[in-house]
Amino acid sequence: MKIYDKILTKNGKGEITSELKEKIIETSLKLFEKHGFHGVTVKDIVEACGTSKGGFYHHFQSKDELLYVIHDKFISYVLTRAFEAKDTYDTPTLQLYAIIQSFVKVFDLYKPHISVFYQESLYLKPQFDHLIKKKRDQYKKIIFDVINEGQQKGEFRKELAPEITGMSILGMVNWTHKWYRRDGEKTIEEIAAIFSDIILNGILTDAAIDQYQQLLLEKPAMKPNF
Amino acid sequence: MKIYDKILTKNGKGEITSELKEKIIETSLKLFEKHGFHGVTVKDIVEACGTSKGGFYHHFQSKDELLYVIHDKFISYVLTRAFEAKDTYDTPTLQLYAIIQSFVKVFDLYKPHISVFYQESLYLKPQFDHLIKKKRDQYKKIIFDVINEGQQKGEFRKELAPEITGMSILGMVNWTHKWYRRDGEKTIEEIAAIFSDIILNGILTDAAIDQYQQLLLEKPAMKPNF
DNA sequence: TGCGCAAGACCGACCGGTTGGTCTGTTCTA
DNA sequence: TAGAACAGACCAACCGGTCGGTCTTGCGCA
Repeated sequence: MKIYDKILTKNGKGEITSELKEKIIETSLKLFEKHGFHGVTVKDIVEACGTSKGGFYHHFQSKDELLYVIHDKFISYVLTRAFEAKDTYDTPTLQLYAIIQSFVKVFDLYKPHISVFYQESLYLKPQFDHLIKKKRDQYKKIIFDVINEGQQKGEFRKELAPEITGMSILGMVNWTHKWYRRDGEKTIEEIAAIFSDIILNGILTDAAIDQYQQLLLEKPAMKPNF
Repeated sequence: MKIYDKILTKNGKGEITSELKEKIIETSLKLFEKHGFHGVTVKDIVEACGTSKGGFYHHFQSKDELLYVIHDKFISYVLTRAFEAKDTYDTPTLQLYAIIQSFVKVFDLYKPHISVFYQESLYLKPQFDHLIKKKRDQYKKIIFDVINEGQQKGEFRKELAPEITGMSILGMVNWTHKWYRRDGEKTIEEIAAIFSDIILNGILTDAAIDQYQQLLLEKPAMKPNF
């Protein structure tokens, strides 16, 4: 006989939620990541949770709402960190550096969310899609703004179109969800450092590279010809 | 009364195929890109083609095989171009440059294929998945090989881990399918030029940057302090 | 040139399994 | 004891795939 978990608890954002609801989210996350939204049935989810259809539909209007909740969790987090970065630092280079650092690190924290996010966003119903799209656009805007400001202040090379540069950064980092493993060879910090290094070397002016030397990887002493 | 198209024709690779089969592929491509593999039924496809279930299953074993054909078309193309790049040029920098150029340009030619590829690869049945995975791994290997060779020859900075560098290039370029429009502000050649510039500036040694100056974007005369 | 015919191309009604979602009833908590 | 939390049998719609049949084409043969 199952003893029901009825204790109300609080999630990361201070919202009141139930243990079962959290468990459904976490369990479905793993299933979605592996088999995709349409490769997992509600039956699969409730069985993996040890609950029932009734339990599921008590907490979620529909399977689609569950997908929305998963999307929202990650995007809300990453957006908050980007706002923080803009507030904390006052030069575009430092802001961009901080954004990249937090953006990469988020893959360590929310990798399953992110995988589902990019794999299944096509299947979000319009009502939910609008909400997510808004936050995603906000995030892109922050990056574009930082790049524009950097070019105006002479820290970033003006010959690089800001929108394309922005998308190249988003692409490089976003793609991480396709290959990053927590138990892989490199830590998330090492990966973040390499990404930052490539991008900053790629888009900073010569003067700015000198100025922000400490953000870049150490250059090993160059041996003459080997 | 419908007049049947029975004329056999040849596709790009010289294979004999029928007009209906090509039409099914093209039509389903657009539908998949918009609504996803599971958002489109076989009924939707055959109605959009003006054919029937019978017509569809005469040309394809299953809906899954159709997905495979779409995947294979793009990946085969991009792989061929990468082999060509390795054969044609003899320094890692030029090889990497050529690979990036052809890799980016492919998005202009096969954007719907690529979108479906990255959106739906999770749903490929094992039998088809193995075939695709092989080609994808080959492509990654080419890029990693070029980077390793570039570091050994002193053209690429040794402090950047080759696997992470490779994935950053793949990510930056692959992400293009999420935002590129043929009627957008930048042409695919301009996008390719910017990507190449950021990456080469990001990973080449100072000596190599001087040597391969012509591959990079013109630096506008730097005004002293504005 | 015309005829007969086999085989490929295509049609579409139908089937069986699946799936998201419902509904009534039961158990737990405040 | 009210109402929230949950159980689980049930259902209607859907969807990939089948199958017997029809139409068209190309070819051997006279």
